[in-house]
Amino acid sequence: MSARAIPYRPHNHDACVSQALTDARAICQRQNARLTAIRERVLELIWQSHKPLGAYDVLAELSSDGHNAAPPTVYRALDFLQQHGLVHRIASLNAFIGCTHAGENHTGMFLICRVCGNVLELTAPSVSTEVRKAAAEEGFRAENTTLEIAGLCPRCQAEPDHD
Amino acid sequence: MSARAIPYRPHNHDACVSQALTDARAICQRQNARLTAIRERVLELIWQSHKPLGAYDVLAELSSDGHNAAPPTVYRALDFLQQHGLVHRIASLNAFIGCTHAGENHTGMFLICRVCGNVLELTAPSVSTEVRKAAAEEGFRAENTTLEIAGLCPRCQAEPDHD
DNA sequence: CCTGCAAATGTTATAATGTTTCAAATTTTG
DNA sequence: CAAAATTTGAAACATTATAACATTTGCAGG
Repeated sequence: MSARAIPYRPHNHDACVSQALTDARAICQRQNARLTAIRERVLELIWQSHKPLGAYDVLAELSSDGHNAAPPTVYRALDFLQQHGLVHRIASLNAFIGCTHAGENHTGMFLICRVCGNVLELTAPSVSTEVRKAAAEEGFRAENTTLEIAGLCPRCQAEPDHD
Repeated sequence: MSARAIPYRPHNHDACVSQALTDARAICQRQNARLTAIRERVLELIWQSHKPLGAYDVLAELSSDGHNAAPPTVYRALDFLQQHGLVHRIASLNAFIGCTHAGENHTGMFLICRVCGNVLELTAPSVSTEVRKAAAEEGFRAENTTLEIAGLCPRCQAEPDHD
């Protein structure tokens, strides 16, 4: 499984989603966590988009499933998925995206294209190292890093600006 | 003026605020931007707290001034201040904080203590460099970086956990 | 001075995002 | 099976942010 530049390249996304679900089931089993029907469905919905999905987007999808859920249902599922490293919250977008490094114990770094909205998750050890170093110099104990880069993805750079 | 660990050390915060306002006036003049009464007042309110202030906190302060403002007034002022590099928005907190490097053209990195709520803004060139490098490796043109570290500040590490 | 334009602010309403609370159902465990 | 714990349902509410349009203010040119 290639870990590089996934959303920028054509690929069989259904396979990609079902792989994520399979991985998720394994991870939850290992952690004695219950990937219930709702939680799995929410994870699936999030994975079906490479663009981050807002909680209320998920809610709308559930509704069109016929599942008449209220906001707390979605937020609870999202909390669970985050807790188990299956999705990430993108703070600058108030939205969620499937974790492409689930189970790997990593600090994510997100490249967010402001044009197409696609997001690529990277693991950049050199960045994490520098972040930890900078925090340590201030005597700060870093626990959780939010690192989100907005800009232009390769494809959107290539396109004419207005046409 | 020391740029290091400011909120963690005792200091004359009034002086700190009025310096920030003086700087802001100069910066706006240079940029032909109008630091109007409201904008200046909002900046002052934000500076008076080392902890990030939510838009509605600012609104409440304005109200207790007798200035009966509505949300758009505050959000507009905050947009202006951000645009001119006078405040930063902390995405993970939905809140704003005075920029301690105004006018310096920098990429901020924020150390957010989850206990006391204080925030320290750093400029860490080595981090910026690594971030740019990692983005460039993916062909991504980085425009805007959100880098927020939650954790424990030195003072709150020192304190007993429960007491 | 005044007139007309652009920028800034006021005002009302509403949208979007997220939480609290308590009850009911389900699963797990003894 | 029964008790305990976890998960889900449901309603109300809280917080954060924006849209749309009216009004005022600052300022350049006649």
